[in-house]
Parts: sequence; C-alpha cells; structure tokens
Amino acid sequence: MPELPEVETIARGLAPVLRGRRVEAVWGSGLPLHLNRPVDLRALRAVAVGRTIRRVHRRGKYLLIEVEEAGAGIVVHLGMTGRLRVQPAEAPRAPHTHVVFTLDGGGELRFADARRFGWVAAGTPLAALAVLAALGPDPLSDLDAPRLRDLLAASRAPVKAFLLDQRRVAGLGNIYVAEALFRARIHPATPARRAASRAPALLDAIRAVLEGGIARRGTTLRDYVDADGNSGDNARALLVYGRQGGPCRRCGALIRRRVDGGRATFFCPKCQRR
DNA sequence: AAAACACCCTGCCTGC
DNA sequence: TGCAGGCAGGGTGTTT
Repeated sequence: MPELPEVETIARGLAPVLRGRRVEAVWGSGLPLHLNRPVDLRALRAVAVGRTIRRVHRRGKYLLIEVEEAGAGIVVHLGMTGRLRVQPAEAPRAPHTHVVFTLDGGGELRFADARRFGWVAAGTPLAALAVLAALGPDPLSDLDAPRLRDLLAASRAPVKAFLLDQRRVAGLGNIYVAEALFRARIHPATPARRAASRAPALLDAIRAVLEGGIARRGTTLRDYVDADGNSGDNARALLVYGRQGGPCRRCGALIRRRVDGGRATFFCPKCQRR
C-alpha cells in the first residue's frame, strides 16, 4: 500500500528519469477514478503539454510533478493499487492503465490502477489544490515533538485514528501507524490527548519506521512496486502488521488483530497496554 | 465541531 | 471445479 515511504521511493526513482523531459501529449482511458470522478484531461493537457518537467517530489502520500511554469504541475495519488512507471512507448501497456503522459524522446509516464482508488489532477499552482493545502506537517521534515504534543492534546480521537488523519500528520497509513505505535509502546485505542506526553517517543518511532521503510524501498504486501517495477523489502521488517497469532519480537506474547473503524489493527497486548 | 461510518473499486483468497 | 463472500484500506461525503 503506498504510504509515505513507498511514494518517496517512487519519487526518487522517477525524478532522474523525468527531470528535463518535455510532455508532448496526455491520454486517458475515459474511466472515472477516485469517487467515480472523471480525469480532467483538459486541465492536465493545459498544464503539462509543451512544458518541461522540473521537479518530482512528494508531500505526504501525494506525488508532485512540477513543470517549468511557476508552481504548476501534476499531482498523483496512488490510492491502494496505483502504479507509476516510465516505459518505452512501444512496450505494452499494463492492464488498468488510465493516464499516459507522452514524453519527448519516446518514453511514456503511465498511471495504472486496478481498483481506481487513485487519481491524477492538475494544479495551477499545485499549492492551490485543496487536498494539499489541508495536509498536516510531514513527519520527516516539518514536525517536532512539541508540535506533535500540541496536536495530540487537541484531539479526542484514538491515537490510531489521529495518526491516520492526513490533516494531522501527512503520510502515515495503516501499516506504518501499526509499526510506529508498537515501537512507541502505545496501545492503538489510547485517546490521542492521553498520548500527548509521549509525543517525543512517538515521533522517534514514526521517523524510525518511515526511514526504515524508505531504506528498504517500501513495503510490498501484494501490489506495490517502485518506479522500476521492483517490489520493496520492508515487509520482512514489519514487527506487528499482518503478524496476528505470531510471537512479539520483543516479548514473545502473541500479536493481536482487531478491527477499529473498519480497519485492521495489529498490536502486542503486552508491550502496548491501554 | 469533531468523530464515526458507509462507500467507491478489483483481485485474491477461503470455504462450501 | 465453480462460485459466493470476505477482505484489503486509500480518501471523501454523510450522518451522528
């Protein structure tokens, strides 16, 4: 599932290939993507066609492709099964390919997404997109312990729901939240405001799991591949996610799985007490 | 106002 | 062997 480390890995893989390339055309499958919304091809073409890509980076889980026009660019959200690759134009397109940017020099930037939870949109400028403007601080660059403490203290939500809310902290999904809470020894159902005093440890844990995920090039459970089509290696480093019934690597107790808000939650009942 | 929940989608896996 | 049903969890819109 593309969370911050997976999007970062894709951005790092795409950046050297895309930088300096000119977009010549944009194609769409015609199928709607996220929330049954059609892709606004006209807007994509207006921003991208004839322009040169200057920068490829990430904000939270959003991939940003900036063009030469000041601040303008394309934003891609990978949803659950989205894939972004640069491939030769003559190479066969993967199933569920929905948006294709033709590049000068013969390559194509292709967005494929089996479940169509992802989306692609234009921003003029990117910063004006409401979804980006609403994002909370990036835990690797814009967050410190006092700020996290204040954010936690202001929320009545369970700490797991707090961390999944992109308006609070940007980039965490179900996998890395489970891992971070385990490392910080915080039970997922703990009210956020009661976890505020442990903000320093929680921030350390968040950074450790995200940096580990990036170092291992992302977590591949089933669908995720990087910009080169390679799986990530982080799944073997997971300590609680998907390990229900297995022994805790720290204390040996059996990892539990429960469902909160319709989402699977994994934790060690001994290391993470309420 | 914030929190809880339903919903979109497809592929894979399980159980009958 | 075939098929129904459950599950995966991103974000958003609606309800509580």
